[in-house]
Amino acid sequence: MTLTDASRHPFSDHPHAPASTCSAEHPESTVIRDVLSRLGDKWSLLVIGLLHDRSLRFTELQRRIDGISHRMLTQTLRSLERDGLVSRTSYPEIPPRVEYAATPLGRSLAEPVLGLVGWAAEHHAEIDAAREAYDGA
Amino acid sequence: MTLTDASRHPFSDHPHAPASTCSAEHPESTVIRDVLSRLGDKWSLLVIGLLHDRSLRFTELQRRIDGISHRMLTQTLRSLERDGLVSRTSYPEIPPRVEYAATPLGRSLAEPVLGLVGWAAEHHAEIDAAREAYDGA
DNA sequence: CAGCATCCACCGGGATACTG
DNA sequence: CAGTATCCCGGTGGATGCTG
Repeated sequence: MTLTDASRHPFSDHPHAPASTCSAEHPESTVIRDVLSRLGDKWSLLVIGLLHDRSLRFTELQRRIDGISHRMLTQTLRSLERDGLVSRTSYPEIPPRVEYAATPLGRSLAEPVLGLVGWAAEHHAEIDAAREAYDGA
Repeated sequence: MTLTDASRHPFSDHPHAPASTCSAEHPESTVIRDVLSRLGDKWSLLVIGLLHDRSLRFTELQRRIDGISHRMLTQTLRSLERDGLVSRTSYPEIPPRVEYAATPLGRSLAEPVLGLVGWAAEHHAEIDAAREAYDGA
């Protein structure tokens, strides 16, 4: 397949690397794109982050996430719920109240995500410097 | 990892968490979106993955990445180079030869990325199950 | 308050052709 | 072989208005 090589595949020697699927057609590239298309949108990770340690109502979420539109928050929550990362509990009151919380699965996502966030925070400056250097030339 | 403390902001107690910016308006959300917009595109992580342990020429990359267009590979490489994640070395020969390699910075990205890939691989099935359950209802 | 539907602007990215 | 330029389509996501 496309990413395989005679020697060793990047991503394949990691503790978490896909175990049995390595013989498939497009092993890691598929996985990478899967996760990216699932969480790589503009808001999903943000929502996961906010719901990590407390549950929140729709409006509270909207207030906390700067710049998200009503529509996108709904959409994001739907897809997260669909994927089992977030749970939705509606209370039949008036006015309606709906609580959103991260599921265990959703919470387990936090760790790897934090790794990435940490990397970004750590190397943020280097990247910016590289950019300026590049743009200067 | 200490993600369970209910009193603290998600993402703020991580060893890698942005240090001084925690008091700012939207601390982590900015970082998350930064990293996402940088690497969240269709191909960047794939390229980083391939260049992780060896350098490759343009055409080799294209051959290994299934489905990438000539144009997008160029574009992706440019932006990775600009951000200091990939280095470009051209040899003034005929026909031209250009080698791409991951920089130390680029290589340091692999670890957190692998975490995410690992998570995806591990929980892939759960997500699919959740989806089917959701769609069924 | 929560959620759905509609309309629309924008841009990511594919196909292709041309240059050094 | 490596890179740039042009054209164009489709999806993402913002704004807004209507419902329970």
